[in-house]
Amino acid sequence: MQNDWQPGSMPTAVIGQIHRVLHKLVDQRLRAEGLSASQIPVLVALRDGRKLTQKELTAIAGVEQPSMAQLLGRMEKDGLIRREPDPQDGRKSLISLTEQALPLIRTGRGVLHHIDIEATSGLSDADRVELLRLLGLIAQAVRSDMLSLDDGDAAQQ
Amino acid sequence: MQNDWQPGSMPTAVIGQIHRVLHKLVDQRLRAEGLSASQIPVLVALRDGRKLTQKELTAIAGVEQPSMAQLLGRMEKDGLIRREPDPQDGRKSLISLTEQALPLIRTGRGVLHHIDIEATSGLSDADRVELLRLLGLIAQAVRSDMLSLDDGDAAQQ
DNA sequence: TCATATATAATAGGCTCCTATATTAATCAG
DNA sequence: CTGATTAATATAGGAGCCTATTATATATGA
Repeated sequence: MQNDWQPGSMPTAVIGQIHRVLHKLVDQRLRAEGLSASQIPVLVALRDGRKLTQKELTAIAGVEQPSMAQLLGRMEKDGLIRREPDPQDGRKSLISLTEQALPLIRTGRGVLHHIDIEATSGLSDADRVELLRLLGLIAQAVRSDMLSLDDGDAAQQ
Repeated sequence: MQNDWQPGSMPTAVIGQIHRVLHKLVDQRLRAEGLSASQIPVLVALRDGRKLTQKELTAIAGVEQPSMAQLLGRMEKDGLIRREPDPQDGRKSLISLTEQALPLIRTGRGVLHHIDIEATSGLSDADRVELLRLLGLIAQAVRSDMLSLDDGDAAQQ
């Protein structure tokens, strides 16, 4: 009974499947350039010599604080970013890009943009707009689901 | 220049964002039942006393072989599955569910179905159909991108 | 002022995925 | 029948995400 297990008809399952294939493709292309997908938001956020705290980068990337701490640890080890203590507040450190990281911003954005074009090559302009609208509705519903479970911590975002 | 960094207008980026929030929500709900998201396809595939090889489960779940090996290792440790040598072929082992895992199939499917309903609560039936069509187009494009890079190994799927 | 509360970051530990490589069993060629 | 190839699984190691906890610095309040 209940043999109607068809993940192909569940939008959330399909999104997960596409995400995995997409992520694999993105990682392959970025790895060839010495980058990884999670680094791109950090590189972009720190463009033009910007100095941000870990907390700010955490919010931008939309991950939890320890995830960002680990990512920054790897990026520092790879010589992509630098941390300096904030003279105003001893708890913070200000994060900025190294010279080495500068050319990678364009590269990374280019790869992502290119893959986005490829992935949506079968869609018309109207299709793209419609897709973004539908995904937006789902994002909204899921976010409100999450908030109703949280202890108010995320309610500030 | 090129300050038009708007991940919100890139379908692939939006899919990634939704996936992460969705995955977090699914994991929270499943963890309360002693389950995790990656286990569901395995539980469902092994329903009704089915015995499958690791390779078959790998294809069903759509992950790489070492990922499935690790998952099965954890599930075996947790007493959810059992491995027995295939008498026909010494390389294979046949995997099946334990008694303990049986009631979890319904639970897991229920959680996923419930979240899918919640996530798409803002969509009309027509919206859902349209969303699946658009996601299908993307899946197709991405898959063909992947295949053109592979060494023919995945061409059999 | 001093104790408590809050904010930021680091650490510990686990899951899920990946690539690359090793192991073992079966098959196939000569 | 034996050596080479193929097939199934296991192992090693790393990225990236999470929750939970700890360490440290700042702010707050009696």
